[in-house]
Amino acid sequence: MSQTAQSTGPRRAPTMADVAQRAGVSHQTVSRVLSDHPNVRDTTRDAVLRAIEELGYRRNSSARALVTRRTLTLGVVACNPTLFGPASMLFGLEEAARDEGFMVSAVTLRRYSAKALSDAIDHLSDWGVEGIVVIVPHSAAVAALAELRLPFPVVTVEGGHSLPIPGVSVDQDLGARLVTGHLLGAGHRTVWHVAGPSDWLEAEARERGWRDTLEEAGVEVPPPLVGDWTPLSGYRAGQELAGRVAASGARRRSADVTAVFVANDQMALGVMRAFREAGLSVPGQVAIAGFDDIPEAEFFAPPLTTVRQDFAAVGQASIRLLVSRLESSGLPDDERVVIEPRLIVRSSTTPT
Amino acid sequence: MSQTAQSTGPRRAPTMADVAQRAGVSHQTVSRVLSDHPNVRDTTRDAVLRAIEELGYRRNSSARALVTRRTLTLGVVACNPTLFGPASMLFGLEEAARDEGFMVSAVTLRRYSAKALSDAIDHLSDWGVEGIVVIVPHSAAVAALAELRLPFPVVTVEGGHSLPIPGVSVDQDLGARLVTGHLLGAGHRTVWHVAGPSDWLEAEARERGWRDTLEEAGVEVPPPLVGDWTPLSGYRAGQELAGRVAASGARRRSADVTAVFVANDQMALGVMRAFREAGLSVPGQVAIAGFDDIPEAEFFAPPLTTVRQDFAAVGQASIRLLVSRLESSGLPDDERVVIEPRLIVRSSTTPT
DNA sequence: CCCCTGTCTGTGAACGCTAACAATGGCGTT
DNA sequence: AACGCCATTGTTAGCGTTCACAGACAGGGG
Repeated sequence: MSQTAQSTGPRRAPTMADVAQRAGVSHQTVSRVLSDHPNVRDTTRDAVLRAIEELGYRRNSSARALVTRRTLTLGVVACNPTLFGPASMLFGLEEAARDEGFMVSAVTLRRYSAKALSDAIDHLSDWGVEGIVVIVPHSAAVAALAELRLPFPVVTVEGGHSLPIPGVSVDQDLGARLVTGHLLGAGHRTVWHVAGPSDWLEAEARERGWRDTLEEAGVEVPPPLVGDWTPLSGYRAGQELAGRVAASGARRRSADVTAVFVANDQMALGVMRAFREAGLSVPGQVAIAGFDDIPEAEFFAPPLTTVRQDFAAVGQASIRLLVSRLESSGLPDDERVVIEPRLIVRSSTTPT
Repeated sequence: MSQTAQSTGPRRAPTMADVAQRAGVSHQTVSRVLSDHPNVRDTTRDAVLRAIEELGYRRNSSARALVTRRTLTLGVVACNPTLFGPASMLFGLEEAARDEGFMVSAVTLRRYSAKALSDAIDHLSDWGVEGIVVIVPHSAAVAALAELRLPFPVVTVEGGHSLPIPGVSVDQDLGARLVTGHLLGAGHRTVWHVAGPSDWLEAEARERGWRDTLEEAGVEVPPPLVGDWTPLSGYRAGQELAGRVAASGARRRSADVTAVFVANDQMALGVMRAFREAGLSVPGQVAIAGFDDIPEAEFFAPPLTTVRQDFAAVGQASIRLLVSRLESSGLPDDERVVIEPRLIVRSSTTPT
């Protein structure tokens, strides 16, 4: 008469066998009920469900994963998850994954390095993810990824199109063209650019779109300044640009700084502060546009013209791409989803 | 001579038995090597490690979890993960968890509701998390949580101290006192307040700190306006406040709007825009302070006085709290970690 | 020389589940 | 009345690991 399974103490979580015993069926029938197998008599099903309810039974995911060889878990490697963009993607992605019946585990990188990336991926595969989404938009990262030859599908986000890895991206080039075109259309002789870090693919694409637009319009291409996405770096670039405005003085020249396309909204904010401190009015003397459309952009002083990216759609698309590869292997390695951005015109580029 | 295990085709991932065979030992010895058991001869260990290397063997986490009853996975439920605060916590938390050898799976809630919360928790426990961190700072959420009686430890972040659930929080009350005191100290007769949504614990605590400070100083307590954390709601509140400034006209009264404490930086941005549009100068006519110290705050026009919260520390503390509860059950249910915020004074409250 | 101790290794049995197959019984068909 | 089919249920055998225990072998003290 020692402690038996009957004892009140909730020794451990109930198992399928416990449910089976209580419902007076075999554990296999319980399994069938749980997996919606058609051939179960209604009365039996009810009895099982009642037993499940009464015992508060939950299927053990490890045991299930062991036998089915499916963990139903996806991994995500992300880089600057406190930024609005990556955070939004992560959010959209998680939601999409949940809808598809997957769990997502994220690993964040403080800074990109080949080792940090491979460590992150190791960590994820130790936990048995079925596939991963990599949101690390460094050119080097995607190259490192291609080397790795992982035993599960990988999808990149903003990973560029140069390598045979399926991926989702926003058409950064198009976004940059929209902004630059908008500024040229407003009568500016040329458009200056504050770029992101040169090893970021997005920075590169935005710069390319800007440059191409200028060249196609046959106007002078001023040397781009380079920032690191932070408001501070934008501020520094802004100070330098402000100096040039002053230097050009009254004499108007084709390369005067009258319009600046900044590669993201945070840096644009810094640029605007520098201009303000230099006594330059925006958009009166200089028009400014950003990229991303962070929620704050509309309330900047002045409200910022920018490019809106549908981050949630990016997240969803990446999950779809990944899940399709899970369901049928042998899909093409170069499948791409490109999402179009939208120009949002606000008063930072439209003098009243 | 049909396809045997010897065939070159990588049928499936190598198992411990494969490694054992290759190294000429038993699977148990492989297990011992992998778990750093001391009693393994060096030569044996080397042979095993070599075999592991050659086969590219990785331990199957499901099988391991099944027998050890440890999934080494923690769950997180977060609410507005695109906001800077929650995103930073998630980040710090994930990093801390990884250091402790845990994986973290996050579920995000679009909007809080009791059902959404319990669905999220269901989803996580279906995957066998060992414990969860809940970052849903609604009073209702914490109450709902206390009802749930989950079979694993739960830790709240910004969950308030009214219920017996261990938690981590920033001392919001103190932060609000610091700001309000700072403004009173600068000579303002009183301080107006734009609060967050009333069902958010943080909003409540910030309002309380503000109100108590005013009452202790024996000054008039103006009716607080209420926003929803977004810049737009701050903008609306700002318009209303601007109306009051105008109404008070030249005649100075004790309840004049000369200083506003806004419950977060995003709303403060909106308030500043409204003031700008109303022709009010900040800080010349009205001083404004926010809360959170988002990266952009320093570059607002003007740079915003605010309260900095160490989100990363919050994330880390929550993981420590959770892990300690995993390692030894029966710890007190009312353990709290409180993190002190810091006042960051910038020019939005310091007329030059 | 034996026994005891300690180091190292192997064997068998779980862990909780699903897949494959076997068994049962009812029903319609020949 | 015998047969086959189908719906329903049970039985058995893994999945890949760790745990508990047993065995083998060496060294040291009586």
